[in-house]
Amino acid sequence: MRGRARPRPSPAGAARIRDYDAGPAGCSPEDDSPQRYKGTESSGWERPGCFECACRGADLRRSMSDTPSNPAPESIHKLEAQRRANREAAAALGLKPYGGRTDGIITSELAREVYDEAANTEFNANSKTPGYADRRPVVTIAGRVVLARDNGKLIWLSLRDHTGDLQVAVSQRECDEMGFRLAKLTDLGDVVIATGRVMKTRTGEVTVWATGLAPASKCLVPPPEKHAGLHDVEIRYRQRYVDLWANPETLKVFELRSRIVARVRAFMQGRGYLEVETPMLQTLAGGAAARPFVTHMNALDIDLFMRIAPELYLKRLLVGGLPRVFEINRNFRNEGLDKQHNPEFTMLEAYHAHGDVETVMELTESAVRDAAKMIAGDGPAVLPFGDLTIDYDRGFDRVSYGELFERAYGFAMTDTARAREELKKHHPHLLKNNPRAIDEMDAALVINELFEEKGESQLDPSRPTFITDYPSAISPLTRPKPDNPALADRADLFIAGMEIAPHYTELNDPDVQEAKFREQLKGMDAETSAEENTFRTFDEDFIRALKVGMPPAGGMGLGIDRLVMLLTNQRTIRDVLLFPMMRPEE
RNA sequence: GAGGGCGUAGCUCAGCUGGUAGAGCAUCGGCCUUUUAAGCCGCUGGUCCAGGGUUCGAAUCCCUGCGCCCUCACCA
Repeated sequence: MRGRARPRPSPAGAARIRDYDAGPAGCSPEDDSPQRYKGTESSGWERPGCFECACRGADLRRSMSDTPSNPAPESIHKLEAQRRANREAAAALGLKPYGGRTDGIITSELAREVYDEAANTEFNANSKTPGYADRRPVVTIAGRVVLARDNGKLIWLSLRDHTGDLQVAVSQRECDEMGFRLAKLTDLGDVVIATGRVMKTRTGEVTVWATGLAPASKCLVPPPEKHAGLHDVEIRYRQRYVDLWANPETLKVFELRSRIVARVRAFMQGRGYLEVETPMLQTLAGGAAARPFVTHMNALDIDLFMRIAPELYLKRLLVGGLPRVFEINRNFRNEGLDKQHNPEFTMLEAYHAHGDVETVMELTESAVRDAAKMIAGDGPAVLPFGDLTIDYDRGFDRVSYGELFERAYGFAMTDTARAREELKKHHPHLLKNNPRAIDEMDAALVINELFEEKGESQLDPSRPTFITDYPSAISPLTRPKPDNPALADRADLFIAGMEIAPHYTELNDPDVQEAKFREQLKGMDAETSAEENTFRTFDEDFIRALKVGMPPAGGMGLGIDRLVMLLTNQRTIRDVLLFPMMRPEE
């Protein structure tokens, strides 16, 4: 009996732990022998409570019910039935198939690190000597069984946790009887806890030579093929819980995502920006032109919109006197799905009072470079993205909207007559309903139609580039350039052909802003459906806020999902979202 | 929205111009105390996405539907 129950928050919990600690692989920190290794707080995964508290909540309570009830046998797949039978067999031995709290578990990575060559050599030389004291370290690890080789009286298991795989040997001679019998009943995919000495096999593989093996959870579903892994992208997205353990590189991407977000957040805070949270449920969905999701609030009996951008609220904060603010959170846009778009996506928006477009361009460039450096580690911040190699160290390029236009079409964008002719040539479908449509279109929209067709593709995708000097007419929240009001103080960062971040010198004159809003609404009435117009409402409170006085400001929005795609070399947004939007099953 | 591709055992995938549905891994039974995708022997396993059609005969050809992927279009 190695453990005694420690005081627990709940009596029921204490009883369970006592039961468990009496089990074969039970472990309790109090009886640590000198060479016993416990976890250190070396990474985010090891923070207090992270690993352990997951065992303490309601889920545990639910899973602790000792005799699971089986569904109707005819509805169960044969492979699942066999696994259920193994679970019952383990329960019949007195083991708890769904385990319980276990303290002192360390990662497979750490277990590998504490391997002691000297102690192992000494053991191999002296193990037959009477009174010899084994100095090889004792560890407890937990993980999914991803490989199993049953040699009869010796069973090799590979346990996988979030840090990697580690081999466990369960021998009839040295493991306790319950542990050995459990090993015989273990299916691939089960979560087990192994305790034993860390040694090296003849072939040099670090291995935990088990003295105890305990169940932690049963995998009733046959796991993916052990070598090929899970390839079916649909199952990977729909059942991310399988993907994450069956394909370690998936977990890697999401660990990196978390580190990138944390890094960007720390960078912003380091620059003096205050992180805030503004409403996601809004009575008017403003700050961008996109179709919002509509929902309904019962208590007030009003329709609400999921936000499409936090912009108008963040600007209200500048009015209130907050000098620099940012928010990293979800936006929702009721639009299509593709490799770069998910209906909910994460955006960093930041506003800098008394700054301008240049202020926030520098901010974005530095933040992106900083994150890239973290990913690159010691080397230069040069990262692959598909076939491209992107250098984040060198200064980002700049090219004006007008120059790209000219590069693409061979004439200046000020030649609007020629632009109309060009658009008629390329887009006859625009004339289908109204032969004069293009002649009636606003000149700036004509130019922008053409620009979006071919302008961005003039860029070198491997060079992060700011496109500057957008036309004012397509930038309603942006201040026009003082020396040329037809152009706006706006710059968009493009990397690898993706729009990563727009930057603006924000409009802060309430009268100009109001006029632009009205103009925009007018334009919408002409060519958008009634349904779409329902959400293009005039935000009077925002104008009122500007009347109170907003300092001049620079603002930017950085697409976090796309940044993560770039830095982790994932070609589709779905590979950087844990649970991408999928059509419901059935 | 248009075009293309894919959907076969739990998983990864073959299956040719139409002729009894296959492999590897997993599972199941047997042997094995230093294996490395363990090995050896034996066995199982299918709504070929769904529905309809052509045909003596359909996983295969045709039509419709569903799902996923890709390209394009739409999208401040």
